[in-house]
Amino acid sequence: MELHQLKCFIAVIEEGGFNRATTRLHITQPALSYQIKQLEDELGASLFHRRPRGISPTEAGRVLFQHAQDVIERVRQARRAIERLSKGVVGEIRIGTVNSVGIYFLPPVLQKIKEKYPLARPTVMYRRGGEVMEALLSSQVDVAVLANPRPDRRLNFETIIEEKVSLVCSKGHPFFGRTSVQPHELRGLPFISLTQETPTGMLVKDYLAKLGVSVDVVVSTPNVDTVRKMVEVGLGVAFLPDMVTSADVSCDGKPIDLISRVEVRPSLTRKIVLVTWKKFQCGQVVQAFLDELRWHGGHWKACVESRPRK
Amino acid sequence: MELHQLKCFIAVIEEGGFNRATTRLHITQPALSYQIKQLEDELGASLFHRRPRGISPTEAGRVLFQHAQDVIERVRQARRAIERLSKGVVGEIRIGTVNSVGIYFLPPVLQKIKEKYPLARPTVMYRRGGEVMEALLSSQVDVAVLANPRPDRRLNFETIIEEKVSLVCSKGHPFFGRTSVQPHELRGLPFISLTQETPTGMLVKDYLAKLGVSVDVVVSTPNVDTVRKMVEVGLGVAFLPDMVTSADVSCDGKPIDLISRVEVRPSLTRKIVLVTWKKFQCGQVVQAFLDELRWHGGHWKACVESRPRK
DNA sequence: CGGCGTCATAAGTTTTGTTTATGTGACCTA
DNA sequence: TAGGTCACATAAACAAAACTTATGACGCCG
Repeated sequence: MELHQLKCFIAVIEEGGFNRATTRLHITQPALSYQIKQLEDELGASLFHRRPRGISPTEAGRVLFQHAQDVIERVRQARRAIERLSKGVVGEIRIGTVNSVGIYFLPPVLQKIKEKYPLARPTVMYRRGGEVMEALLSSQVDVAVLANPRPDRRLNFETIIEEKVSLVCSKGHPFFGRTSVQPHELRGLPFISLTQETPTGMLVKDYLAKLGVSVDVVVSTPNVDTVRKMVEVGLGVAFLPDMVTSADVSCDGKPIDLISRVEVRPSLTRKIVLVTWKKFQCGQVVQAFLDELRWHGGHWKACVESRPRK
Repeated sequence: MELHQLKCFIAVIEEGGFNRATTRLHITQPALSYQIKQLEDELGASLFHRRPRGISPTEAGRVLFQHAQDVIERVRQARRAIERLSKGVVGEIRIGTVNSVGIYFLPPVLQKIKEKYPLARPTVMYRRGGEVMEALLSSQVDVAVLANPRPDRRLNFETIIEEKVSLVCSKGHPFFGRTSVQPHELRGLPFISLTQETPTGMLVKDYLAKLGVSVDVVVSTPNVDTVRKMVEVGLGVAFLPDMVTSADVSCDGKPIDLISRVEVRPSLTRKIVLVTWKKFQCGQVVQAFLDELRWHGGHWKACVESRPRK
């Protein structure tokens, strides 16, 4: 059974005869007879009573007619769905990212996209960096936005933001108010750290190791907001991406101007990187998302620095 | 877009690659590539990301996958529906008939069919004889059961029953108790007649005309039950098919042993005829109905005579 | 009875689909 | 970094459809 056969069949019924159907189908009558015969042979039932004054459908014909119309309609719907995709009116955007980026950077980007493409359907997968990479490689997501991702020959890396990871302390801390501290001053201090599974946690650990500074890790958590809170209450100092300490409010809604950034030399930075497959082909909507992502990335630094923290 | 292309497409997705799909489809890989390319070209969108380690569907591919599965499933359902038809488990029986036959003869036949084929779906169209013929000729019904139908070269006529149309009178009528009356005794009598549109009404009219008897028509109605009732209350005599006066109860549930048949010579008969198209091909269920019809027809006379009315 | 309308059949042609053989590009291993 | 492998693309020859033209069968209708 083939779709063009069903179309032939429908035409014969709707036009009420083989000869009349040929004009609609733009084929000759023997061709049509042949196709209908194919159908009948395959189904093992005749579909039409051949009567002197034209045809009339048998019961099998009537039953098939219902189903055939339905099938053709579904095909039409499939066509339309794909057409709407390529026209960019709808589109899924499957994003993989890590917590900090997902919380502090992505939301405004998605908001912009939603304004421009109301029918866009972004889905965000929050995982640890490695898992997001896996998801990208197995095509569970289309794009990944990661911090300091591990290189991979198959993938394309495009740095969106290069931001500082700064030392932060609470208002009551001895460092408070100082413009900078020396690395050796950190030695042995109570320290709040991101777990090493997070790229930034690892980054900070390597950084301290390279400086030859060992600190007293009093809290270790995978969640940046937890780190921030611990610092707020004065449990220790920490390194946090500027992103986290630049937002007006944290993700739980409380203002976060209770902590202060202090400069340490040499400074520590991390890169927010857009990762896609090499030769990544995508629809209009995803493309628009990428553009939006780049634009926001370019304006990020300015945005952060226009809201300096004491 | 063709069904075999959709099947190819589904296989590629489900098997996770072109090469793997070939084993399921029993075609070679270039053939498969070709078919997928056809689809992609027609839809104007690529359906797969071709990646070094196999493929993954694009968004268009994912969308099409949903729809394609649905389409294939509908086709499968169509196949099954037609299969059930030819296996005789289901089947529509479109019957056209006139009132008297429909009321007094058809019900037990349909009951038997329903017992043997619980999923049979008989639909009965009650019309005047000519209209039923029209319906048969335009294939709105499959079979017609008519009284004395007009011949037609295109159709096949098979007499099922040949029954008497007897003179009937009420219990209080002078004819009551007599075994027979002479035609001339009817002259001028109050008479209930079926309208001439009904085959039996026409039959009776011609019969009386041939006998040279003119009666006093006090009621004319297309409904046999109305005639019966009028006779019951003694408004006049009438000719009614034995069928009508042999049932234990009339269609309104009341017993009808309030009237009596009286013999008139020459006797008047009508034929209940099964009408179908010449070379009528039908499914098992309709065939069973026809057999049942013939069987009941053959046993009708015996049935009627085993319940004689005084 | 002959002309007409409608579908079926036959034979030849064109289009489509398939196979075999080979190419391309990226990964993997040494 | 050369060579093998995997997975899909491409090319050309071939096979199988679908289509067209021409003709036939059958019943209607004047």
